[in-house]
Amino acid sequence: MAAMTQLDLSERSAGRAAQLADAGANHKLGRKRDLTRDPAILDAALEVLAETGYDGMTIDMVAARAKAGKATLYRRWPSKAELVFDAIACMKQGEIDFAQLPDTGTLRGDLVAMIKPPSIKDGEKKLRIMAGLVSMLAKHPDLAEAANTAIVEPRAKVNRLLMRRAMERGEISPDCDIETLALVTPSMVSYRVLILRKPINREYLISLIDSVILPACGLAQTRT
Amino acid sequence: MAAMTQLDLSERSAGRAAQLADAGANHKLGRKRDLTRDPAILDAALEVLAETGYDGMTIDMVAARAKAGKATLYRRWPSKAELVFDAIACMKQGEIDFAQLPDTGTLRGDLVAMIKPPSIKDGEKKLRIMAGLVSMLAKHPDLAEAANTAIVEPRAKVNRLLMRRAMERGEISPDCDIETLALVTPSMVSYRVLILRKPINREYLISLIDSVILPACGLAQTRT
DNA sequence: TATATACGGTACTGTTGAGTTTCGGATATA
DNA sequence: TATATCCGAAACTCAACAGTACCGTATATA
Repeated sequence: MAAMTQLDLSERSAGRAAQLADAGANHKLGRKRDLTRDPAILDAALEVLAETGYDGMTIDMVAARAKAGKATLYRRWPSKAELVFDAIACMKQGEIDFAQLPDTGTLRGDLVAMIKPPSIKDGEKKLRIMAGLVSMLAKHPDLAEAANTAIVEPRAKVNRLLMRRAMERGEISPDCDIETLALVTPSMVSYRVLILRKPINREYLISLIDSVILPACGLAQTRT
Repeated sequence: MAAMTQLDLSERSAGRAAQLADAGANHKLGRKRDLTRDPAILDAALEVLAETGYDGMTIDMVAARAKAGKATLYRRWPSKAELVFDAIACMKQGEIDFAQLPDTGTLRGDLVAMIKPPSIKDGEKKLRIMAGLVSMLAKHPDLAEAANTAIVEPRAKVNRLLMRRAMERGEISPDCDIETLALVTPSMVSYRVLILRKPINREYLISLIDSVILPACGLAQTRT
């Protein structure tokens, strides 16, 4: 096979994510596969990915981080590319619980209530992971889609929901372009972290809400 | 020397950008260095960078693209890392001429007048270059600063200037957060190109102006 | 025209890292 | 307890690529 410096998922196998469903079916003799190693390895892959990026990441680094043998990784994934793909696809950390979103009665209250230190920290880690993948997204739509689903879409979804609710109760005009406005914060936060290399903190997020989002929704700035 | 998969600019030399000033001083015998090769090589480096990213880019690719020998590149730059750094630092393509910015009398008119197909195309190429560098910016502040100066800051500067002018003539409120608002378009365009992998066109840019920027400045949406 | 030197091209070296193989030890099943 | 097999570790192969060395040619200067 030719050079594979970059990811090649053109003929991907089922993927670990899909295989998580079928548990047993292996009734021979001897020892079963240790299923507890999978998440440890995938977590290690995400950590290394965040620290070094895809190209800087080596299989040995991931194996060492997970205290696993390199052969163990290759017994489970056919290549580095597939390992990374599954690591992204299986990323469930920091998932937002849509059942208990804030409901303060005002859009500003809801948006501000979404700002929590653990959420910020989780977001920054996800963006560092994304930074290591950006250069590959162009050539691998599969990966781009998985990264979107796991990293960026959840945040946008929350904003869309909170804004739609504000629109339904008449707080903001029905002319507001929710689709676009829901991406303002994710976009500007990504830009700030990935390109400007500046930190994300509560002050910055609040300034985005008060200087951009709310005014764009036709709400006057009501700072405390 | 140890591994250098990634850029190491800890003890960079003067850099080609700084050397552009002194022309002659070489009065020996024989042939002088062919100065016309430099821009060709740097342009080739930018092209390859945009297509493959830093790690995917090889010196042979750049040499072939510039129709130059590999040795010629190493006669001018001590390493791949320095070549890339200078390619970014010397990037002057698509520089905005601040002397003749649009002045239509309204902020919307000025912002819309900035939308031109060549400008869009140039912006997308610059962002593709940026995509290939993102994973390195974290570890190399020098490069991050050069990339900012060459790629993102010029756009933000124009927006700041147009908005400041609108503020001075009383079109928008003095409370507007120009620093933040000037980054809305660059951020959202970057996000759309780098992460969402969607194209930039006139419609999208106008929707950003009408749905986000102008409302956030307190101006009612006045679509045609 | 004569000469020194920069050029493009190619062959080389050394290192890095993906993926494979091997092996002794651990462990769940029988 | 016996055994099949999965584990971690380490040694291995092989290809790619950064960087170097060298060669015949082109060309600007003297």
